[in-house]
Amino acid sequence: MEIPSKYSPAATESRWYQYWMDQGFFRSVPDDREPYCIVIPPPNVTGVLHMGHMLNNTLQDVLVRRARMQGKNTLWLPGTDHASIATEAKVVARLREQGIGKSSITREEFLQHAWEWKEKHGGIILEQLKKLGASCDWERTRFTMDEALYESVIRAFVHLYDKGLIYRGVRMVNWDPRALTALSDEEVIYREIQSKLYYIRYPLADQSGEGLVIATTRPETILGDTAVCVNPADERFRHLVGKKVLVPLIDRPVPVIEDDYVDMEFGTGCLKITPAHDINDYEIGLRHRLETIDIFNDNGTLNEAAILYVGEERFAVREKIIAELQEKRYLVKTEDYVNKVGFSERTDEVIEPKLSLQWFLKMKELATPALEVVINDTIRFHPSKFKNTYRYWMENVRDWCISRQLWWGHRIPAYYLPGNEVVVAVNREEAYEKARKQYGLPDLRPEDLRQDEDVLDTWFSSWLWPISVFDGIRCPDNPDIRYYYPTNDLVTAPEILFFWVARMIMAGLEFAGDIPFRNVYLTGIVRDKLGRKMSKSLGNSPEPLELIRKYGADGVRVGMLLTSPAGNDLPFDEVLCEQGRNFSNKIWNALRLVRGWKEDEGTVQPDHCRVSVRWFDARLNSAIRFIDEQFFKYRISDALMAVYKLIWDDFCSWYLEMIKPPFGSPVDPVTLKQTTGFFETLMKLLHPFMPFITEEIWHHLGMRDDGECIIAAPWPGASAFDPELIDLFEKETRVIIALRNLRSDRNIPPREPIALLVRKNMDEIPDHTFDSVIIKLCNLSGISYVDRKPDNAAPFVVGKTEFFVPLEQSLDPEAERARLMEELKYMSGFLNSVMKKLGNDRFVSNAPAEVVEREQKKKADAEARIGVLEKQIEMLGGSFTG
RNA sequence: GGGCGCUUAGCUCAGCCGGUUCAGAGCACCUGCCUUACAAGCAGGGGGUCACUGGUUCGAAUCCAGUAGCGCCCA
Repeated sequence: MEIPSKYSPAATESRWYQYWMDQGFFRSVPDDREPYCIVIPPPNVTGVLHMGHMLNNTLQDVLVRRARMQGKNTLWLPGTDHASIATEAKVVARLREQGIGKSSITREEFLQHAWEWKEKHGGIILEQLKKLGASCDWERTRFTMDEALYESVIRAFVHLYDKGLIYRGVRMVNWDPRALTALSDEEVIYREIQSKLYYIRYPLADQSGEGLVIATTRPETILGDTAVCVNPADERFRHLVGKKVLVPLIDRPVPVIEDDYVDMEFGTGCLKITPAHDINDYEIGLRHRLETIDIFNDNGTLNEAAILYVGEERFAVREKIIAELQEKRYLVKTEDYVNKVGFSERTDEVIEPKLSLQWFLKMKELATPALEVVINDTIRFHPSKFKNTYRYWMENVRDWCISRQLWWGHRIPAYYLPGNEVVVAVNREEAYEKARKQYGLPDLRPEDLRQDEDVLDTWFSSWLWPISVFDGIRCPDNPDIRYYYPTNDLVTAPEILFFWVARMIMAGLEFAGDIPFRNVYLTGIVRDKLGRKMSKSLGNSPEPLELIRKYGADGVRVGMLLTSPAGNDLPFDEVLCEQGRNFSNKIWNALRLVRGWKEDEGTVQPDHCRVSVRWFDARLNSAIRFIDEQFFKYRISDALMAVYKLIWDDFCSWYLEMIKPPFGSPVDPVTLKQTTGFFETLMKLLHPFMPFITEEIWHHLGMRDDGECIIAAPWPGASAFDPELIDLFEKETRVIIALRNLRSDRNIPPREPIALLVRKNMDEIPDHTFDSVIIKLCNLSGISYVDRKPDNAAPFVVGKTEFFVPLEQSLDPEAERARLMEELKYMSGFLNSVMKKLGNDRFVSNAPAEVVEREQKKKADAEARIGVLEKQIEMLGGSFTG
């Protein structure tokens, strides 16, 4: 069969993916085997594949594929979350295009549109993951609003409410005036903004003409001011405390109060207090029992309470009010100022701190056990440095605002009675029963109950994900949850350590009575060359599917993994994928070589092949042991690098060259069989990283039964090996490299055979193990052992052994001498440093015996080598003093 | 402002419960090669005062303290 010289991934990849699917390799149902399970961090149902997903899902696939090969019953469970804000925004925009306003349709109608959208466009990302090779059990795909998962969320809410952990209260929340919803703290992104600090004069109410000057970045909020505050230690304003000042333009008299919060150095030392629109002001307001005046409508326009500019938008008002303040001489001065402003993660709108009635979950009680299991390593973080961050957050956890003013999501199961009393129950019927009993209202009708309009934060469903995907909330004893839970590994980004990982741990302990996973692998963030996070909005991200088309999924996977140790950001560069693609091609060509050999049943295995096989077998087993260790430590990129070097360097550059028959000559059956076996093992080791090409090559390497695939082949186990053989060959490579250099220096063509003479040393028994290999690789006419230096031969030294290569042409003694002098100089320096240590009494008496011994060995070796070098220099007719 | 972490070759990173010829890997770079598996390649090679200062020690990239710069989280 003719195999093309360039590997082309496109056709191969889609063919194998389909085959794996058809054969049901990704499918998992509980059985007697040990389970291995990962639940996917559910991407946004509106999402499309980005580089972060590529990294994250490649890692998961690597773990899953290895576990599958280890014979575990492996389940990688895929799915998406409903992303209430993002999806609702998308659906609203779509309706607007059709001329439909959200307010003009009912909740039910809206939800129908949303579901239609979801069915049609949602979950594109899951299809894209297939291109990457993700070996998910697609039959188990879940969505956070599937019936079972929806009901689980509702039950979780009722459970926590009944336990007293959920309450409703007025709090300062992050309000998104465009999405018209509250956001959690985690959904607010703070950015530094070049803004202005306005100095505004507030006159005293007593008409004295005196006053004070405050500094603010938000002059429009003065309309909601209910105090001016100074630091109690501030002498400058002592005489004003207790008096009243007038808020400019509206002449509202407000008190001058004192509070430690005020920074005397900042601005003028006087702070205006707007309790309804700033979290710190709100707290000061509580301490001083100030009036709270909310001047904003939900959409960011001013309401009647503002008195002025009613109905106008907040930023337009800012411009106008500045002009008016200036005109009326309240504005003292304006300064440039950089401050941090919160933006909505979803809509990018400036967040308005706003007082609002919301549902909250008390976190302290849930956080305590969730912290404990991480601190005591029941759940391990990789890398462990994230334990610190996690601890800090869990020890300072704040209550979680779980309500969102949206329609798309899990509707809060709270029902209000006509008198505004509230009951919480899984459905209207139960709420009705509860209400009747609790409030003794025999005449109450079910339709008198009014369900809360709001839905729950998306994370309030995601935190149940590892349980709810198995329906473990509703049916805690079902076979799936019993078999797969706790899951094994979770792969996610540190950005969501708190609002997802931490909460899953809480939910796991609370609802399933056990941790949700044993290991958390935290990836880095994929950045561009300038260090910016890759994002659609910045336009600095390559199109993932385009990359796959260019380099193959295997190439891209390797590119993503090579330089991304756990927890480290990955500065993405396409050359990484190129490296992956090149690696594919390298393997492909190794296949072409091996498959191109003619087998001759009649040949016996030559000595150099027998030795080479022995050596590679040892090398392979040593590498397998190392690779397993890397996996154990979740050092995935190190594991990949080890396989990469094993294949490229040890197998291709050394082993294949060692056993390769001369062009046109056949290979003996034993060597071919052993080599094919090695190749298969290497492909198995590589399969988790490069699933497609390894499957392809596996099938080229031998006849396979129907359905026999590398994806299900057993993971290679390390057998015993002789480390001394590896060390010995390591030494021989130095001889080989010296010979290659010698040829290169003297322009001796590779085809021209040369002889190698080894000078016997008294204390050394020559080892002939690799002689035949060296003869083969260096095209030697032979290796012979001599007692003294031959004439006209180029010398070199490896270790303590002298080598000579007889030459036709005469050699340049000066050049040889210079080279040897260089080595001698280095060795003398080395010996010197060893002698210094050994000459130090305190070292000899304090250091452990074995360390001293090691130094003594170094000394002996160095002295021997120096002796050899000096001898050679002497023979060249020089002195080694110069 | 508070907390956590980082700084090792041009780039990305290992090494860090002191002691292997301890200064490593991949990529990039340089030199020579189209040697019939592979130029998406082969062979060879150069490159770092381990951020800085001080301390502990017989011995420090590794432990301690301080300084500078960077990053993340929280306020």
